[in-house]
Amino acid sequence: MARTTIKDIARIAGVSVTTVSRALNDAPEIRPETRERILRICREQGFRINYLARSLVSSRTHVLGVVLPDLSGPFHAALSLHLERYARERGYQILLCCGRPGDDRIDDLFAFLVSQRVDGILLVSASSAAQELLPSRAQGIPSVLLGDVPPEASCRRINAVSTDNYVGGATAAAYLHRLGHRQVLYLGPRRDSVTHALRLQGFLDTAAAWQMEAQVVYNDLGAASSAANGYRLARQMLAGDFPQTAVFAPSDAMALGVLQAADELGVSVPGRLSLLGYDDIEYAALPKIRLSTLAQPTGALARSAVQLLLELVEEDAPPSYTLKLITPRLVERSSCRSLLPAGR
Amino acid sequence: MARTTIKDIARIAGVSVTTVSRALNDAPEIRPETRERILRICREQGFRINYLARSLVSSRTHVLGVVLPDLSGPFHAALSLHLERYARERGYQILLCCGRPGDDRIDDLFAFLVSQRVDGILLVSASSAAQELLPSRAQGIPSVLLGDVPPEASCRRINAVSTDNYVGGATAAAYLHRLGHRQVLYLGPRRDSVTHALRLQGFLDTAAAWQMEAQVVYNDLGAASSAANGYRLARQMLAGDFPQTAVFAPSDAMALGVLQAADELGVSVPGRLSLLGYDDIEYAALPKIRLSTLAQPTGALARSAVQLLLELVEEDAPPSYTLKLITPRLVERSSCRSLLPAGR
DNA sequence: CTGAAAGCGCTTACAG
DNA sequence: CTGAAAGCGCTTACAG
Repeated sequence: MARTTIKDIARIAGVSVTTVSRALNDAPEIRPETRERILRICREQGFRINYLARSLVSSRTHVLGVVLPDLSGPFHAALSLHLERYARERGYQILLCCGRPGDDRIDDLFAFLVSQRVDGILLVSASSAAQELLPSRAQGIPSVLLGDVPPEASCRRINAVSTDNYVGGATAAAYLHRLGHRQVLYLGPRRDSVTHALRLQGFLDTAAAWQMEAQVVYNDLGAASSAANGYRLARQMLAGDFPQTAVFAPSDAMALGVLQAADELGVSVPGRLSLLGYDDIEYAALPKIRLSTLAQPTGALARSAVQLLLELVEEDAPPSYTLKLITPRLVERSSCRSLLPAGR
Repeated sequence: MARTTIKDIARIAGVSVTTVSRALNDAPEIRPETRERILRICREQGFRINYLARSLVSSRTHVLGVVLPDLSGPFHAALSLHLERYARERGYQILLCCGRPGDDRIDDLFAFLVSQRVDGILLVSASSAAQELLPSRAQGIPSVLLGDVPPEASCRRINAVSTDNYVGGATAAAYLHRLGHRQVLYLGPRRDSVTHALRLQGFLDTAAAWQMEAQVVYNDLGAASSAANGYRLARQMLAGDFPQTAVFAPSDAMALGVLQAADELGVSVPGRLSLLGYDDIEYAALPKIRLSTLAQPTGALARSAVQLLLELVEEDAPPSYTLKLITPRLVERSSCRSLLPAGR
């Protein structure tokens, strides 16, 4: 049973397909009564315009491709939720795909998005491979990176929205210093992550400025800053003796994994070890968890990214590049303890 | 800068567009050398076939519409992750939309999916409104409900995949009885939810069979079984005196909210109150949380749903209806305590 | 204000 | 094995 087309509607209404098309598109050159009559017939017939055909001629799909490493993490889940909302508010639909720069599947993924004729691409990535991927693979489709960019001059010809990771790392170190910690550990940055590198730099610069001793344990286990990887890393670190009194983790999920390992090994948090996360996912606020963390404003990030991408899609301004940095916010809960004498 | 089309490729290769189309579609009637040569040219030119045009003529988009109430809950997030994976394995893409039966936006949403010409629709819903929505609004598009269905004879003409919620509720009651609980509370079922009604029935039937006293507090706060709603409900319940020694919640998220309220009110879990969730979300396993729960196998649910939907899409078998029920599994952790004397 | 005609980028009988 | 032609369901100058 074939679907009703505008041809059917035209026949029933006794007008041409041109006129039906005009009614459907709120064109100004149509008599209001004609339009109403046609729209009524469309309703009666259960007619639904075929977006494939419309997009084929208008060469606009009103679909935005969103590529992110995975959906399982709560940070990415929250982000995609907001992206969908802001896109919809502007009349666009999201086509969600999972893939990460550096992966073999990523090329096919971009080819797929091109074949779908998406109007724009949003790449959510912390990887250093993202910078090269975006201009080369986006193949003339407007695209925005949702993630941090190296501070070099060669990396500024890109459109990106990110939290300010250098400031995030610096804030973490300053906060731990303020609580009296002098030996600190950055547990779990990935080597291929621009985001983590910038946080690390901010963390180390600030620690050095305050004469703290900072150690780094890289995450070479796999691509994700997941609870599982945080757990494994922490099991190794916390099994023996360790001088640090505080741990800074690159994600709350990872911090939760650290918490689990500490729990199993009898290392009290925050008694023996203070723990500071990143992201402020929903579950960081859970009772008995109460993780202190640096909040990434997912809503603001999503809104800025959609906003920037749609500027590129809808306007034909002269070529320009925008880098928007949003400052993370410290959320104090109970997983970091002050080492200073009580009377201050 | 217009994109390369098969016409361009045909001109460069010195063949007709028909031949290019055949090369692209692995048609058998083409000489292998010709095909290789054309594909090479496609690669060189960075040609990407336009799915809009292809779908317009083939009337198959290889896109599946997935409608779910929201993405913020971890259960739905996990589910959509698996749906995407299984669909991709079968060569289909997911178009993810948020909406719930009973909402005003749901009609527009279905109209949108029809306009997108999706090959099939997957509706994730616990609502009793879903049964009527699916056959009437799916408008000739194959569709599957991911959620439970009332046991009436009139509700069997639908394709659905679900966990067996009656058995889930019964298992919960039986487990609490086994631990020695005699006064139990089912906190938070929604009145419009088939899922919750079936769980409740299983819970009450079993409780009655074991002569337990079971009370029910409905969630009239809003549509979601979220942590926030669980918290609000529990604040009211746990503030005064209450005779129950165990609470069964319709979702882990909700149970986590209950936990938070209990924590604030000084009600020890599981000391004073045992707590049993549903879903087995990732964060139920967190240290210090360790929520006992009934696991819904999201992977199996997703796989069955995609499998069933694609049967309807790809085969033209005689009309048939399938209802697949998957049995939930009890996961014992530390949030439920035995009231029985230790020596058994 | 309305319509006939061309065209968007493909696929698919049909003829050779 | 290859190609000319019709057509998928729309939009958009262009002419009236």
